[in-house]
Amino acid sequence: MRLKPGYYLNDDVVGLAKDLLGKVLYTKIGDEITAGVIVETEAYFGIKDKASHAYGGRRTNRTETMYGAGGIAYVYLCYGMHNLFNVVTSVENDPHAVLIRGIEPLVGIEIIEKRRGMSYTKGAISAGPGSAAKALGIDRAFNAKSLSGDDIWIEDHGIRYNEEDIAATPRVGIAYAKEHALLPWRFFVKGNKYVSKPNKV
DNA sequence: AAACGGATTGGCT
DNA sequence: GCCAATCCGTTTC
Repeated sequence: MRLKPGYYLNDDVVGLAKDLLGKVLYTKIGDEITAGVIVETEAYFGIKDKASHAYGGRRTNRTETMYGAGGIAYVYLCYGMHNLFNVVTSVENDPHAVLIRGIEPLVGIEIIEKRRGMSYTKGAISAGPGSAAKALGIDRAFNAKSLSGDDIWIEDHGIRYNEEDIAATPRVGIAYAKEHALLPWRFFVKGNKYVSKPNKV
């Protein structure tokens, strides 16, 4: 069953990042439907988070998407070549977001393999935020799209993880965020093959 | 108008 | 495990 629009309005972005583990992210591009189980996320805590693009209330054409009401996609280009997909959460003008860093392929495996040029048996096919987005065909055309529409959405398939199967560690690649770099706001399913490389606890 | 740097990946050792 | 590739958005002149 599909997550309801109200799910994304929760202002506890760290709790949501953890809760999104096990949910299933779908995309539909033309007549190609693909989906994967979310196995790795990171929380970005709005204007108070030095690692967030919206730190200090920064509003630019790029970050404007994050200021929208929760339940839309925020896609941006990193290092000039990778599309990174975030779920915007909380209410309007509260720019929280959850970065999806890893998915386990579930639907449309052949399409995912074609997009990535490798077999789904390799964890690298969809581990890491750039790879996960590419596996599902997500690019900047998805920026600001509703997660309650027919292009991209998230379903709850009843997958639940025990507390001891979820790891919480510092986030990746944000050393510049100083003291906020150490907050344990990265969550992933322990032992899952589709978790990105820094997978030590 | 131009320079700077990044929420990374993947190919090579 | 290490390190080069790559280019847009932001900042600065």
